[in-house]
Amino acid sequence: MPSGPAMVYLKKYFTEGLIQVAILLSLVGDKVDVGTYLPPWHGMILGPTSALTQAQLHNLRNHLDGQDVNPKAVDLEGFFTARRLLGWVRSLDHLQLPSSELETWLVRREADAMTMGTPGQSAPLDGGPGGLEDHPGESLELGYGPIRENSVDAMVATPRRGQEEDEEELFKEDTENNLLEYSDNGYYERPERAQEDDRRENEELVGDPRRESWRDGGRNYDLTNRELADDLSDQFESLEAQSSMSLQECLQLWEGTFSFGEEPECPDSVDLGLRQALTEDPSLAVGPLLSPLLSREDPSLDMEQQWQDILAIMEPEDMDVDISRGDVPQFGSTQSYGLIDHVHQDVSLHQAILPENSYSFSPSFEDSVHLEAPLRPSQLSQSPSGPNTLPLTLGSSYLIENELPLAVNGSFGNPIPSLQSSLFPEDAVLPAPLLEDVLLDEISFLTLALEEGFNPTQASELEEELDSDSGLSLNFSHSPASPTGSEASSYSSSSSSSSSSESSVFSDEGAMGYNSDVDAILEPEEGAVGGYTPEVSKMCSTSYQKPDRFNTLPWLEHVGHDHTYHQPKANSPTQGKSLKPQKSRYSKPYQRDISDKLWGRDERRARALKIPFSNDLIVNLPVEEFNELLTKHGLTEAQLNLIRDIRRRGKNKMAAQNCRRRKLDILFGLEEGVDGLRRQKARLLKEQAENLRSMREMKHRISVLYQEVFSHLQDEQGRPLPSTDYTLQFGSNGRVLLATNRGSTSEQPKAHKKQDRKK
DNA sequence: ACTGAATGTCATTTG
DNA sequence: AGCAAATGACATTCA
Repeated sequence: MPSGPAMVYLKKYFTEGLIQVAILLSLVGDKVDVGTYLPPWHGMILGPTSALTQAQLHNLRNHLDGQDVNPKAVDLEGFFTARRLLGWVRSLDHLQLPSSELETWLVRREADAMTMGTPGQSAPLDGGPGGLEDHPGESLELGYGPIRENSVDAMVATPRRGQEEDEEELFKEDTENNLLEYSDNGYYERPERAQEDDRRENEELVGDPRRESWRDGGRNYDLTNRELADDLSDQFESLEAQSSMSLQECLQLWEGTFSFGEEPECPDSVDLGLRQALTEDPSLAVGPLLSPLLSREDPSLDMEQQWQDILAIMEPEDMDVDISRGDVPQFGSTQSYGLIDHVHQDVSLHQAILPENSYSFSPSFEDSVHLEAPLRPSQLSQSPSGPNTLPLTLGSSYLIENELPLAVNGSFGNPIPSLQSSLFPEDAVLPAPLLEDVLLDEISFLTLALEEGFNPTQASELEEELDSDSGLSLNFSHSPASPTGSEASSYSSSSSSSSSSESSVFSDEGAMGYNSDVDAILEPEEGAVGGYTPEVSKMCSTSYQKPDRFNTLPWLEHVGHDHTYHQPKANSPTQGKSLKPQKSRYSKPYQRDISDKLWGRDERRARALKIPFSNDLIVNLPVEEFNELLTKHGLTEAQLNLIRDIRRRGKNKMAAQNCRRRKLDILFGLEEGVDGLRRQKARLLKEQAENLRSMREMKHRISVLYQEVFSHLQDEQGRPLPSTDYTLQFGSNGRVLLATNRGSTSEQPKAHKKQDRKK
């Protein structure tokens, strides 16, 4: 199989190498402002260069194995090659790419790819014939159009007609050539039939997202990432919505702790300068703590964000691994955790909008820390939050109730019951539509980990563990673009001949099977062929003219097995369809008893009834020709019945194979979905862990601040006030009031004793 | 002899 | 209505 994956890699190697050289050469000049070069780059990267190399490779391949290159595969490769190259270019961080422009460009390419994909979204990536033939002119407008067009030209036109005069004529004829190629290589019905098949497949794809996600590796991951991002952004939108509440709640709680009256509005400035202190005091301020969340202005974050986006688009297959492991180029000091960063920055975006002195406790913080530990199954059903929500059990309850008081009490020896109880009510429930009950165990584990000092690295390990322990992951997570994936996808993809290695395999089989059939037919004295007639020969000349017809027959891959119709399936692909058994079948008919049991029943019956056609012919002939065949040969009723049965069974056999393969596809797709969901879950858990840690830190700082404030308070005699007896409350006009806390349970402040201005 | 996977076949449904 | 494909269910084969 010289045209298999090895050739693909070789081709990629050449393509990328040449293009990289071209890029570097273009960069050697004084211009580093790539932005102005972007459109030319576009053309250069995706267009002629690619086409040139593809053409060379085409010739090379022709030299090597004489196989015709499948232009669709080229298209696919070119597409991904362009993406890789773009990523490579972007990785040259000294090049100040105008990211907005590049983003726009990429987005447009994506959008174009999507629109181009219709009716079959997979068309661009599948490189189906529709993409080659249907709208050749439009490809100029597409992001990857040049690949398509030029590579096709190069692949098809260059070897055949090197110099054509008129360009339009050229393309027209190229298109025809393209069609002719199909015809030459394959079945004469191919153009319409293939298109119909592709159309049908595209319809399938549109209708069946699983298939799309399964077949279309890159797009699938895009989809997955997009969905993940959507999910996450949805979640965080809801969090935002609640976060606002939480913000208010938090402030109210805070104020309720410090003030007598109800002060719905947040004081902008506090006499004591607490809020200022919160943000300015480096030792006390929550500001630095919040800064990762609040600072959206950090350009590095933007850069990183763009990187995430681009990588999500360009290197989907690597994303899961690389980004989450921090292999992504880091432009900022902020550590990246893949998609989490998107979310993270979404959150920061949101929080950056909030007033600076609004200490927003996201509901996931707020609520999670309220939760009482171990959640029993009965609680699930009792959950008031409905089927979509789930009360989460998080270790933060422990964290809050134990650790924070520990900090407060231990460090300062002054418990702050009101603060504690106000900040951490215990009846809240975290709506978690995304996290299912199956997460509970892992959440508990995470809780444990948090209490033990969880860190992102461990979270990554958790993620990996979650990924690896799935037992479902198999190789499939990498499969859509991998050779192993073609095994399962061959049902669908091979009908559009997108797998070069497979097509070569099957072409061999097809040629072999065909030859054997022809041998059978052309050797009248052999086998059970009693009535070789010119009609049959003619029939063969139309439908079976070319051995390569099997290349493009959608059902060939199954028929490929069918060429062993009379053979045991145990034969390996290399030897199983070799010439010998087939030859022996016909050239040594009297060894039939030896190999008789190896033949199919229908084969034997056909021989018994002296059916003058091969079973392959019977099965694979088009309807019209089949009917013609039946009528023109004066067959007996028994023969006719048997032939019809053979045809029916043969068709059904292939249909069954298709059906089973399709089932496998679906299964694999589901596995992949499960895998993706697991990753998503792990990421969410990781993010939750980080959030909890931030929350814990903030609360710690708040308590420290509270104690700091108290330490500056004195009574009339200048004695320090015990924090157990007094409570700080915010009054109107930014005043901070000190309330006695007699009876300790009563929150109702009795008198404001003193007003203190601090700092 | 038993078992499970792969494959073939039939009946029926679906498009 | 007729046909081919798809599919569920069962049978067969084989390691």
